[in-house]
Amino acid sequence: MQLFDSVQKTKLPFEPIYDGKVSIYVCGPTVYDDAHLGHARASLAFDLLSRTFKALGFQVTMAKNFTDIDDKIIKKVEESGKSMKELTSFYIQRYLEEMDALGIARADIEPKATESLTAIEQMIQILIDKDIAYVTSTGDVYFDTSKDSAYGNISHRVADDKATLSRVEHNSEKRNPKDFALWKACKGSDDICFDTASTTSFSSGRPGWHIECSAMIEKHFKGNEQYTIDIHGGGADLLFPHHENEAAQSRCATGHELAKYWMHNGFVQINGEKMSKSLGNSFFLKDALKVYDGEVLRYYLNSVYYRNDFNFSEEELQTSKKRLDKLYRLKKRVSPGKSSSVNKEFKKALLDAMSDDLNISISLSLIDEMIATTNDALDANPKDKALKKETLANIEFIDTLLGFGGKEPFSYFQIGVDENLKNKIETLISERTKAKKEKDFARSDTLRDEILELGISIMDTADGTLWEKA
RNA sequence: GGAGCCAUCGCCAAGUUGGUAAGGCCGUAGAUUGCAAAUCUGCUAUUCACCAGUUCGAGUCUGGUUGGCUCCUCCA
Repeated sequence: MQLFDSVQKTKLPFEPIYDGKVSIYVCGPTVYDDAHLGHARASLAFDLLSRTFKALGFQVTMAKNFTDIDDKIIKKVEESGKSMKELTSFYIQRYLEEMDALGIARADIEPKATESLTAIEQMIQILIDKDIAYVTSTGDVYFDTSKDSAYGNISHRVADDKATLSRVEHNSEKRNPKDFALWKACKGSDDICFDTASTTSFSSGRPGWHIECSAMIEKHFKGNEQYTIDIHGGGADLLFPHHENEAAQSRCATGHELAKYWMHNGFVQINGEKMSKSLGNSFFLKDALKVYDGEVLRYYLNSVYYRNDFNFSEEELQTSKKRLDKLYRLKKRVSPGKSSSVNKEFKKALLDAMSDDLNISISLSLIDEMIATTNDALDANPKDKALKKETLANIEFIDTLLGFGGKEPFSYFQIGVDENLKNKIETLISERTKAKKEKDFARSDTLRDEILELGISIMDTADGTLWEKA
């Protein structure tokens, strides 16, 4: 397995901390709003990573956190009048359901910041005890970046310039401009506040954003002398400052590096611009799923190398659907039946492609070639049972590795068609078949037009007339 | 202002020890079909934003130009 490491900025052969095992931690969402396509892409990328490792025989432990305490959440709590718990559990639930619809396997560990406070407090206390963090007069705790000589190693950022400094929040008590909050003390009665005054040397309040990941990783994973986890992932925007700060906290608190490899996925863009809440151009997953099938969305969002930016377009999504359709048409052609075993060369080629830093483009082209070759062979010999069984096995392997192609093919082409419409279509088709038998082609063509108007396309085969949602 | 990434056929997109351009969509010619659809076959970039350089040889390395994006502020 070769992975592109964002820190070393090069592809590296993957060597796990423990033989045969991989530990992955991915930064999950802050749960104060609906997930958009960008969240989906990040989830999808690491789902692909996890599936590839599993297919290669690794034992994978994947963690994805939920940031369920943060300024934006507090703001939303104040606006909505709901409790924080109500609000965050609503969005967590919805997030999980939407990711399910995209065929993303649930993480093995889904830690929440509010459930990790002890670990967070302990890590902050360690940093204070080591004189790496300091408490301000208001009770906030800051990380002193000047105490970490390795600070900057992750993002390779050098000294701050004036323009940068002017953008950073003003706090005269900060010792260095780049110092960041580990803990924010309660300021007013409305603030959501965790009682830590009795157990720590800092006042009650709530954790800063960066500390939760470091603390949760330490809590849930046991690494070796050098590293805590194998892979830390997230969106490209998290590289700095989030991951830089995480790395600094962990390094200083534990004495070893947080992660051996760092992976970052590219953005989903709309009209060439990053999709983000501040730009107001978010395409929410809940809306996308109303219009498109989750499997098609998955195929589409995963069809490009995860590190590249991804410009969303409806036309390209339709192209992806056509490509996926071809796989299902082949599946329909070789169904029903039992699968035998996957073609060894095909399997190896797919694994090789995915082992090259998840080269999905090569994988998809291999699948297209397999489809063409199989269709060709089936044209020459329609009753090749062995080939049909092997093809079924190949498609099962695709589903396991890449997460699509697993549906029953006839139902795949009828997604969104209700019983009523189905009966209507079948009635029209049988009338048309009758007309065809009587060679009344004028009538059969009229009936076909009627069916087309229902948004259904039909195809005559040796086994009768089949139909699909157009 | 500082830092980084990217630029390959009409569209999407592979191509990291430099060796002579994957795949998909679209288009097009044919096979098949009552006609379609689906499927199959053929065709579809002497060329990789531009300029200069290194080299026997560069999309792939170096320098520059132009254009786009991102991070430095919450963000996947």
